[in-house]
Amino acid sequence: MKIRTRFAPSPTGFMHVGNLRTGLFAWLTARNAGGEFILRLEDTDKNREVEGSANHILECLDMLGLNRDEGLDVGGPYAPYKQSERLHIYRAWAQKLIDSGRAYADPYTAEEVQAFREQAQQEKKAFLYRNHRPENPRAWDGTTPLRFKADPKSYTWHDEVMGELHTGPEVIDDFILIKSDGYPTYNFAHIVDDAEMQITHVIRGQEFISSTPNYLNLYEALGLELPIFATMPHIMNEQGNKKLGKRDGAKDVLSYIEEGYLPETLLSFIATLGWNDGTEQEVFTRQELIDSFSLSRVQKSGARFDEKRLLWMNGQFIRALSNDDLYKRVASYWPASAESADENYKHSVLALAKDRLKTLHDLPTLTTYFFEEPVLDMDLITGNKQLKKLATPDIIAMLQSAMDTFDDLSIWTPEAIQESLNNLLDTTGQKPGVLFSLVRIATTWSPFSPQLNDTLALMGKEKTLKRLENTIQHLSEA
RNA sequence: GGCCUCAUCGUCUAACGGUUAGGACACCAGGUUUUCAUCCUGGCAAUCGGAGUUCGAUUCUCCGUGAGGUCACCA
Repeated sequence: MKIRTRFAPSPTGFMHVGNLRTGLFAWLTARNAGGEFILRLEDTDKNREVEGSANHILECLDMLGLNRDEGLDVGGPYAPYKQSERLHIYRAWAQKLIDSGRAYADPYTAEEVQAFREQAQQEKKAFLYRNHRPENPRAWDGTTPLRFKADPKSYTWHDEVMGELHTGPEVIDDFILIKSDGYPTYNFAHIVDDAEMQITHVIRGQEFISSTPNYLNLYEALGLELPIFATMPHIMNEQGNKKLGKRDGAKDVLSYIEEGYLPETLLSFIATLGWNDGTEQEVFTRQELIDSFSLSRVQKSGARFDEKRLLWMNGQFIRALSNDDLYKRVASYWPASAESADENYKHSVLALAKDRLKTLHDLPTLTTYFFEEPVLDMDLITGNKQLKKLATPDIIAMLQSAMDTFDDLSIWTPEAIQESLNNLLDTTGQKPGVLFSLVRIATTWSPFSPQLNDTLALMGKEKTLKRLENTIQHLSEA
């Protein structure tokens, strides 16, 4: 049988890495097995719905290349893939339960149910609605909630990740199938849809473990075959004391892209948060993930989201890109002053900056002095442990001899510059740490830069001399 | 509070019941004749506690402890 997995988010705001990972693992499960991946929108809570979230979800999936075989945007044989357009289907399945005596109209007001709940809380017991199940409920007219008439019993079931799971009858309750607004609850709708859409693997977060026995009870009442369950561990916040959620700092997945993380970094990082292939491989391409993924190697325990590791991994992916590819990706990250710069020049600048980039967002701080005149910052000299001991006249003399040497150069290549820099060491008797640092600062005014000869070569002779002169002038006036 | 789940370096993790408990991030030190970074080398660092089973337990069992989840007309 062909494996069919689904990702079924609700349009209630942005996607964070926790949501996305569940989708990623479902996608990988399907792709690894040559199966099908379906996207279904669970929009049954009109109060929590946030305008634009469905498009945001699609954008995130597209960004990471999680393509759909069927679903919201691509259609398919089980359309519609949006729950709010499937109300008649849930109605029909609900009718089966009513007919078989397994669903009934909830006779209580919300306040009355709340009172029961508080009573249970006072008695320090878990709330069970079925303790208040009405003897002779009236016929359901659609204006009150429709409840499942549960058949409490013990369950043992298998989970691809967690192994054998057990619960007693005390966790089974009469949950709501259809709300008084006519929309089904998740608890009901997802089971109907998974069955109708022939989903073979139900992959979702750990928060659903405790409601699974209720679902098992409903599958039985509906006479449905069980899918394979796979429970994903939570991604925890940086402190490790809570599942990652929007409330405590979980960020929009797209904001990582805006900050200059590559989609392939996100893919690899999120996949290896709670999964590994058993080898010592740390970084995976999309295809490698597809080839090696397996639910059986998903971790049982939650994992913290470690931004340091994400940053490191992004550097790995950036360095693995070709220069041309990287050039295309940084298009919107250049400093403003680079806008009118020559394409070839920008290519060269990028090639020098490549090893230093951790995120694409770092590009301006690494390259601005290639495009505009830097602001002199004497703290760079006075705060430099090699240079702070030098007297100003000595600094000026050194810069002057650098200027003279460079001025004599007829060819301006990294090799020629290096040679003249080496000569300069001899004639001035300075150590490289002093001389090179000084020249580097006087020409870039940046706390760090690529190798000096490469930097000067790219910057050009004219600009190099001009900046040295500016510095000398500034120091003379001070 | 009831129920469920989980537990290896600070973090992500590896280890047919037999390993000097391995790798990676982070951190520290050294190297790549300037800085920052890259790259390379080295270092620091862990089986939650207690019983039991076994010749032998990170691994199996039980009891603690800690952590997370859940107990919605949310998903």
